[in-house]
Amino acid sequence: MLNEKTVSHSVECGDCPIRHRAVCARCETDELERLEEIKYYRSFEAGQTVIWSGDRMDFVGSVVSGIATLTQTMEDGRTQMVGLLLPSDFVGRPGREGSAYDVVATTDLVMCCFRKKPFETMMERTPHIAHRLLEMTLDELDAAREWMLVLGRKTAREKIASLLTIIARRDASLNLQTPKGVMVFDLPLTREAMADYLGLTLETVSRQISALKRDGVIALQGKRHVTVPDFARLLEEAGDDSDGGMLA
Amino acid sequence: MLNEKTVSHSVECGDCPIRHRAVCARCETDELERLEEIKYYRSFEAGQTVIWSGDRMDFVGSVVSGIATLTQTMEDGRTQMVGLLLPSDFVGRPGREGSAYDVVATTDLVMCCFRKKPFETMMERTPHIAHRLLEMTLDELDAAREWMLVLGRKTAREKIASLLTIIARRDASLNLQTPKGVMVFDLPLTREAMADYLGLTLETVSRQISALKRDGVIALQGKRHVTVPDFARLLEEAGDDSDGGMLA
DNA sequence: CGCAGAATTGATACATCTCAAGCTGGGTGG
DNA sequence: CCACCCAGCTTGAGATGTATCAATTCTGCG
Repeated sequence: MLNEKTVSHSVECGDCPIRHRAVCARCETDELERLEEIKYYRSFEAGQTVIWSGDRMDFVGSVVSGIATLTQTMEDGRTQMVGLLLPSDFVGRPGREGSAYDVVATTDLVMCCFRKKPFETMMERTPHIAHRLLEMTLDELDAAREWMLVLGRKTAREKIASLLTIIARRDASLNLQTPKGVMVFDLPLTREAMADYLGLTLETVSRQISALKRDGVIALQGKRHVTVPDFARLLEEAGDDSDGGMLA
Repeated sequence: MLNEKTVSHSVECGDCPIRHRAVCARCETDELERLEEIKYYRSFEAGQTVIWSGDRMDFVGSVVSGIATLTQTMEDGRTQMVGLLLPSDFVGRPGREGSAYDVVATTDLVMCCFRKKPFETMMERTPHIAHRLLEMTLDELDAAREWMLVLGRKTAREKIASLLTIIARRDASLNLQTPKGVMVFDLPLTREAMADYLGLTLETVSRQISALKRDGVIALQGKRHVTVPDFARLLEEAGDDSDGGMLA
């Protein structure tokens, strides 16, 4: 409980690693200055819960570094991940009191936060922020719908391949590269977290990863470090059409 | 059911049945007047495709009456419904050229449309519209995430019960009633459409509906007309907690 | 070293899919 | 007016993919 920190020293927005992708991406210099005044940083350690579902949530914010997950849990303990939050992703909903999901840091995590009220006020006065938030929300909705296809209609093997595809893509885009050919990245999730994401059991996840390895679709160094010798082959295994479905 | 044609001429926004829930819900009188100038109605017959995935989409709009579905299809024909569009729901994405999904009218359908360009311009000048669209998109995102839990973790029987729950709730809200006790409504979807929504086969849908009927959770008059003798019992079967999970 | 959490692997159970046959009800044409 | 037709639906029997239960085996770390 004592390992969550509010970092008081300020980082210039101009130097921020998520400056061009986060909710502030469209802001002008003067707008950034006003955001600087109300922002603050919070850090969480891997495994820590950021917010519990139903808890009052008095802030919103962006993931600066690290990874967090959104999950829903049924009374009997079945859980489903419904969001994977990577750097620049936004957490929280303006105009809502409580959190609808559990938010958990799966790696060490740094967030750039705003108290909800001042942020809402700022949003009303700053169309750049509201507009960017709408754009990001629409992107998330598309991602959620893509994921519904994975959950509803894909086989276990395709589900694993789909998840690897997504992680590989996000990793490439952080490095400003186009996903193709040989790709190398780390899995940011445990087998259990992957299972929660994919609607599988962790045993099935493990078996399918072994199968993909056996078939040469991926290679593993340790449990987490993945090499994809041929990205197109992985896409095939995921059942995606080759273009990846990204529309302007 | 012979009333679908009556909308071919212009309807005053003030008298519009979705006036208080659609993307225009927050607009002032003068803003509505400007919307009136650029709006037009389109009607579709049951079964007709409104837009194909990937097609250029030069309009956005709201469902006025009837029901439409958003679906994704894989190359081998597997399909997953990713959205169920009811009156007041918004179709299309400002700032995007093509449609990411197939949109199909499952009943006779009337839509209130705007050419995309004028709508985007209007949106920039009218925070009420942008704000309402953000709110609606966030609601849809929540619904999509709720559906991910259904797809990923619920049994076939729970999936059916969950879908019936949703339809019953919506039906009640149209009649301004609280969902509880005895409820009666019509299924707006075929067994196959229900299967596409739930990530099941139509045979499994049929079997589970029969099972729920056998167990007295529901009663059927014909194939489509449903009576729920005890809504709380249905909620139990859906695996939902009793409050229904709606947060302010 | 040895422990604990994470991951793998195996054997079996079971839910859902698949393939196949038959039913039902509303519309149509002879 | 009836017989037929056909899409939508139901039901059955068997196949199959994933879950479940249960051992091990890794791996990092105190």
